[in-house]
Amino acid sequence: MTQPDLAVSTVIFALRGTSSENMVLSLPLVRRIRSPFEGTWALPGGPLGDEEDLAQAAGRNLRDTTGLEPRYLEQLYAFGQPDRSPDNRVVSIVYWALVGGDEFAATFDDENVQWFDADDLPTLAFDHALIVEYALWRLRNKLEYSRLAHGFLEPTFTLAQLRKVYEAVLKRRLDPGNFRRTVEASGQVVPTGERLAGTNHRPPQLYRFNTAQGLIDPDPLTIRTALTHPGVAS
Amino acid sequence: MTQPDLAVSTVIFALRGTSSENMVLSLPLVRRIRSPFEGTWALPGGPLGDEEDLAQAAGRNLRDTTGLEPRYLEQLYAFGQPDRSPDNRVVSIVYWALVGGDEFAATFDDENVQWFDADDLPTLAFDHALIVEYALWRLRNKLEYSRLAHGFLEPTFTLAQLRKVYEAVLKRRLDPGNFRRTVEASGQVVPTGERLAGTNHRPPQLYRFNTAQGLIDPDPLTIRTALTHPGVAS
DNA sequence: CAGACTTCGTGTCATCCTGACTTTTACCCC
DNA sequence: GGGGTAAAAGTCAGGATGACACGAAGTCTG
Repeated sequence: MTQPDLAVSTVIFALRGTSSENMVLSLPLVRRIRSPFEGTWALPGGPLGDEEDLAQAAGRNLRDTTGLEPRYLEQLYAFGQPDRSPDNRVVSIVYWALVGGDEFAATFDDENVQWFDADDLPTLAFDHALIVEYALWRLRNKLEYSRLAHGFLEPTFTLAQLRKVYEAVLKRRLDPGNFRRTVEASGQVVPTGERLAGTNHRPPQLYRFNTAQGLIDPDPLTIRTALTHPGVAS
Repeated sequence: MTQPDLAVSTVIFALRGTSSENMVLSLPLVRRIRSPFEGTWALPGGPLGDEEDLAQAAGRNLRDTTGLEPRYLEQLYAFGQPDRSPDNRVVSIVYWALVGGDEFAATFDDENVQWFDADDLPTLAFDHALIVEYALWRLRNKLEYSRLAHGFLEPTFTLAQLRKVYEAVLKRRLDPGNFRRTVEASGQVVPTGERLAGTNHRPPQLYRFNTAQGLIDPDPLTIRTALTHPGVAS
């Protein structure tokens, strides 16, 4: 039996939009510059380094190819169908990541790296369309039951901002009152005591994520290095 | 960068016990016959064949090393810490499987394959203790919200048998009446019309799994659209 | 065959959770 | 000071869940 090639790829999510209104879930793709699928859009990825674990490899490949810094990183699935690459056999261990909405500028100014709306993707290389579909399902599912919009927001935020993140990802309107009730009851979020100024109405309370409370459905290994809060993040 | 070795291993679960009473969650382990960790118990596993996909490799390795036939098989996680093996670097793609409680006889009559209680495991090779712990967490978690005891039972079964499976896995007593109500309402199970004879009391209705209804949280390769799940808050 | 015994299966009720909706509060702007 | 706006709190009905009671349908025993 010949040893297959091993690759580590990542589906990166961010919210693009005009300042917390009309936000769209988006992801960066890279154009392949070699055969097979030369010229086709694909997920960022690369090989596994000798001294890296899988999550480190995912983060490094992500940074190297897009210039982005992940705020949340989690393993998605290992894909290994024999025919998923026409040439060598490749087993891809795929991660998914969240980056902040302000990170678009950080993306390499390169025509070979572009952002696409999650609902309007181009034709993708290999089985990457299936992978993205599954990552989207996982993101929405996790947001539903973990009650945490990991990594999309700044260190402090209002509940309205948090709600709009949920609405953009889930593509569904949420009742502000009920949202407040469930999120506050969950304990995932704590008020900072400060208020957001500069609005033309009653200034809302600012909140931050409750770092004391662990995540639901954790990875078996602690990937919490990338999870430390956006403000303190490496 | 040198290509790491790729292995496919499986955590196999079954319920052992005196005929649906006093059941214990158990798993078979194999004794390693070569270095490293020679003589230590480990998860069954092996290499990936040239023409196999990952799930096929997991099933084949499982059969080859234990003689068991899985009734349910799902990918668990890919483990790739650089130091998880003292010699070559090994990336393990781990599956978890369920086999029926009548399969113990099928296990190879080999002192190098033995069943252990999930609560009373020996020292395991590599990081397999961590892997088993995570697989246990996943099994219990999945049983909680999918309300489906995949693969532990015969094709037809009574609701009391199904409930005892849940009780053994979750290590918690469940109310028979409430269990009946929720399971019947879920539509995961349908009555066959026949009854179980040979009891010393009122003969219970037999049921079978509703194959028409898909699984929750499917693998990406069997993903179905139109999955509905409960919302955060509306 | 009568009655005890066992588990199956159904029913009831209080409580909690959720979604839909209303009301009050606090600020900005003119 | 009044109107506009969104924050924040409150109200209410319906559905799901847990605790528990009770009748139903068999076997077993004297």
